[in-house]
Amino acid sequence: MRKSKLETAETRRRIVEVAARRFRSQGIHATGLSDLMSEAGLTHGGFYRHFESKDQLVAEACGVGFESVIEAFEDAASKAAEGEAFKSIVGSYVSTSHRDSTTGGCPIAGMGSELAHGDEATRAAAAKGFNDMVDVLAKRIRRRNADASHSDAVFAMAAMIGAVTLSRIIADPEASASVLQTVKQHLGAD
Amino acid sequence: MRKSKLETAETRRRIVEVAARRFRSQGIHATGLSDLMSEAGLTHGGFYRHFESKDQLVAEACGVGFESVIEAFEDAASKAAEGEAFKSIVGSYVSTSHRDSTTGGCPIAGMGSELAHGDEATRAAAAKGFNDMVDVLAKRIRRRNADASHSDAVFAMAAMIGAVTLSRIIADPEASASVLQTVKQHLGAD
DNA sequence: TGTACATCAGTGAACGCGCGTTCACTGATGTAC
DNA sequence: TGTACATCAGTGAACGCGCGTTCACTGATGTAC
Repeated sequence: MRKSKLETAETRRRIVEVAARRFRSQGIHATGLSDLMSEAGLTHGGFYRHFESKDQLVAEACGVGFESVIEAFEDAASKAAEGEAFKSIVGSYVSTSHRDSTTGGCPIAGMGSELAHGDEATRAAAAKGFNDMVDVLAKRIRRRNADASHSDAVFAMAAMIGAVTLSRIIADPEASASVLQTVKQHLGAD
Repeated sequence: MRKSKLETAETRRRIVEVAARRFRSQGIHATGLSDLMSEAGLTHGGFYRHFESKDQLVAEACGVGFESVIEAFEDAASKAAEGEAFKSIVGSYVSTSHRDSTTGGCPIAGMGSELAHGDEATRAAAAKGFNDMVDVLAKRIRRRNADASHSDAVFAMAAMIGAVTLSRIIADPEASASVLQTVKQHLGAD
C-alpha cells in the first residue's frame, strides 16, 4: 500500500489544509483527528506517518491559515483604487462574509483564545502570522515614517481581530453587524 | 448527607466561581468537571444536583466573569482623577497584569473563540457582558452625544479585546507588551 | 535494464485515559402533623 | 414542641463514548546490485 513520494506529499498537504479549515471553524479542541483524517479521505491510523503529534499539525495548520489571510490582504489591496488599499483590506477583514466564513478566515479570530494555550511552535506560528499581517497592512498606510505606519497597523489589527471575534459571539445579526460597522468606520474604512 | 439550603446555595456559588476562574484561564474544553468539582472541595458526582449540564455552568460562569470585569471598570473609574476615568479603565484592561491574570480577566479575552461556539444561553450571557462593558465605558467618554460615546466605546472595546488576546498569544514578553502599549497609546490612555 | 529486497504509506484494531452524564445509596435537613 | 417521614446534597462507582496515540500487518514504491 505504500504511496509514491508525490502522493505522500499531496496527502500530507491535504491533511494540513483540512485541519486549517476545521480548526479555524470549529476550534482546536473540538476537532478530532479521526474526523480530520476521514475528511481527508484516510483512516486515522495513518496520521502518525505524517506528523509527530496533533500539536505539530496545529502549528502547521495555523501557518497555512495565515497564508490564506495574507493572500486575501494582497488581493484586496491590488483590487483597490489608488490610495485605498488600507480601506480595502480593513473592509474585507471586518466584514460579515469573513465572520460567516466556515472554510477560512483569520486563525486568530477563529481560535485566538485556544492559541494562547498552544505549544511553543504554535504560538510562534501565530506570532509570525500576526507580524506578517501587520507588515502587509503597514505598507498600505501613508505616514510620515515607517514606525508610525507599523504602530497604526498593530492598532488596526487589534481592533479588527476584536471586531470579528465579537461579531461571532453576538448571536443577533443586527447587533453583530453593527459592531463590525462601527469598527470599520472608526478605522476610516466604511 | 443532605446540606442546609444555605450551605447548598454556598456550594453552588463556589462551583460557579471556580468555573469562572478556570474557564477563563484554561479554556472551556480544556477544563473538566471532575477537576472543577474537586477544586470546589466536592466529588464530581454531585455536579448535577446544581446544574443541568456543563453548558449551563459555562453560561453562568461567563456571567460571573463579566461581573468581576465590570467591577474592575468601576474601580478603575472611581480611582481616576477628574476626566481621566476612560484612560484609567483602558489602562487597567490593556495591561500586562490583565494579560497575566490567572484567576480573572475578561471572559471574551480569555475564551473568546470558544464562546463563539457556545450554546444560546452562553452567547446571550457573553453578548450581555459585552454590552455592559460598553455601557460602563461609554459613560466615561465625553462626546457631543450619547450615540457617539457608545460608538467610541464599542470601537475601544474591540481594540482592547484584540490587544489582550494578542498579548496572550505572543510568547516574547517584549513583543507582547509592545502590542499592549501600542493599543493603549492609540486609545489615548498611555 | 532486470531482479531482489528494504522501506514505508495506509489500514484497522487496540491502547489507556478522561470526558460528560447517570445512578443507587447515605444520612442530615426540611416538613407535615 | 415533638415525632415520623419525605426530600435531596453529596458520594463513589459505573455508563458509553471519543480522544490522542500505538502497533502488527499489507503491499506498492524505491533502491541497490
